Amino acid sequence: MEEKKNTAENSVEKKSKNFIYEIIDEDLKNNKWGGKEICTRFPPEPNGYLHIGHAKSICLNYGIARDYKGKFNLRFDDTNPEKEEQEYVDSIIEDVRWLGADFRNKILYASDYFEQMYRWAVELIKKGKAYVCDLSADEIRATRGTLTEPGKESPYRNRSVEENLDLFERMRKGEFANGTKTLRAKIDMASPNFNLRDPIMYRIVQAEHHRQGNKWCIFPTYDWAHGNEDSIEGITHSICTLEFENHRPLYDWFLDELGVYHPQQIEFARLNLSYTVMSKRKLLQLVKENYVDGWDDPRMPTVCGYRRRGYTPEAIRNFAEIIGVAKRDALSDISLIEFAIRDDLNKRTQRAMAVLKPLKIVITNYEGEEELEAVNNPEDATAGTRKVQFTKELYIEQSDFMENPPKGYHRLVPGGEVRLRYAYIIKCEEVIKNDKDEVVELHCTYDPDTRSGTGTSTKKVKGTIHWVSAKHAIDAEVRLYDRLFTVENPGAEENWLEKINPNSLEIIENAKVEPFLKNAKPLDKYQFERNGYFCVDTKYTTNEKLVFNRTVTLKDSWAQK
RNA sequence: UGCCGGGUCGUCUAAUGGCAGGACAGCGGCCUUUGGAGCCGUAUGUGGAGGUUCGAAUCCUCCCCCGGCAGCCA
Repeated sequence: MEEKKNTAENSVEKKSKNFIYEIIDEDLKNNKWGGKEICTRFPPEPNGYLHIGHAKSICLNYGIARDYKGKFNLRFDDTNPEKEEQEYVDSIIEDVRWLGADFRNKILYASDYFEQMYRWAVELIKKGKAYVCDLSADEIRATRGTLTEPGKESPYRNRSVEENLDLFERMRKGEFANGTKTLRAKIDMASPNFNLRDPIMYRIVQAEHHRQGNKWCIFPTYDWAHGNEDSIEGITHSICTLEFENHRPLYDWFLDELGVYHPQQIEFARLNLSYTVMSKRKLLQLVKENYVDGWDDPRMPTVCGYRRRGYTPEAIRNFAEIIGVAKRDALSDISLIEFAIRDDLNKRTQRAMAVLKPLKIVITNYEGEEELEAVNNPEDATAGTRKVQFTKELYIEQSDFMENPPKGYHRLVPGGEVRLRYAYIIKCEEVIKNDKDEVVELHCTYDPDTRSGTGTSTKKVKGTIHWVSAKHAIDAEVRLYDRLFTVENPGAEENWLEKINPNSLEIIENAKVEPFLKNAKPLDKYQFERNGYFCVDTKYTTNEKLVFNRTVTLKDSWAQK
């Protein structure tokens, strides 16, 4: 089999390279990997659903493999049976695939390497570099030292190799209770880096593993397992987030002591997005305590939440490009991802007219019915046109009429004129109110010379509003979303749950939409003109009821004033 | 307090001793049958103090600020 060579000539062309690409270019130039292909990986623990921060990591890792014509692995870091579940494995696979990261349909598991890691642990014991420790969790904590003081050596630190071998084997056999023994690396209890103060390699956990069942009762810790996993898979660049920076010396120590293939770990700053939280623990709490409607609630920053909300993989990938990759802590503004989805949806979505909060109008001088032509997508000529039915009785948006408008209001006012999109210019002749003084209906007249596209009138009006025919429109439920939290960085708040936005979801039960939308399928995306981008909901849409989620509003330079 | 890492427009991110640039957000204008989109224009930034240099965001010194680390989580 021919080996794929990776050399400096393979250095990728990119407008602006992040520091990781710079490192890889340099590695290639120096032939650091001896021609081996670049290999990256995404190593999630299956203990929750993926969020947009994971998406950033996936785009980074997969992007590198793609750009350098290397390999990208999807590997589950399933070393803690107490927190991991098959449900999470399944959702993660679906999300990674949806994002478009190609893992060649090979799903890897750290748990498949347990036997190899066990043998390596035995090797370290034989070298006198690891020992079985009988200290309890509390005792280990108490002897670890503090930021300014060294730790104390375990009384079990100098057991003989034979005794350690025997004890470790019996740990594996299940002879000892949870927490009664650990295998520790023998490094340096006085190291200023806590990770080197005789870190734990194995702990006893009598729990069923989602894939291994009860085969194992000792499980490798992250510190021991992670570098080994990368080594086994021949990863060249082990990219992870900043909090693992202090672990790198340990990861290096293990691999060097073992004398095995040694990947390079590079750390980057995790994504933080304004007005939301990103920690798995917090997201889990929002779900478990029903603050949201599941992991895929459209307000959640999860990948499945964005999907249900109407985001596209393209937009998420582009967002990852926009925010870039660096080492400084950052809080990216929500407007960055909103730009990405608007930019994508603007080019691809079919337009439709939908009246969210209907106000009935009667065109008193119009009789009969006609079909008018509407453009499906002004950004895409190939999208063609469609017919919309025009009749005497229409619905317009309540907000498109004001009795006492502020300065600069371009829409309908008493005695004023406005254009109905793709139809005629109308004039408001009479305002009908109920006994509570609320506007319930408008009587208007239309100007027959002003039909869209005829050019028979030179009349100009400032505003154009959308509408639907009362007789033809169909009902739909529309869900409007706002940011989940009221503060920019809720994760930094002590009582972050109190910062949940009470108005993050508004349900409109009876919006009126164009009849062609009756065939819309879950996840179909539209622009409702002047209202924003909407997507058919996957959870509440039934044969009888259409439910639309608002993905994002249109930019609105009037609403801001 | 010990160790590690980091500070560039409001936000994100470039500039690797040689004009501080881009994107988003903002503002102004043009255009427009979506107050959308598009187009044009515009303001705003190198944490501080010294030093090296013809020249410093970049190199050196000191200071300040922010983040991470004392799980048998990852």
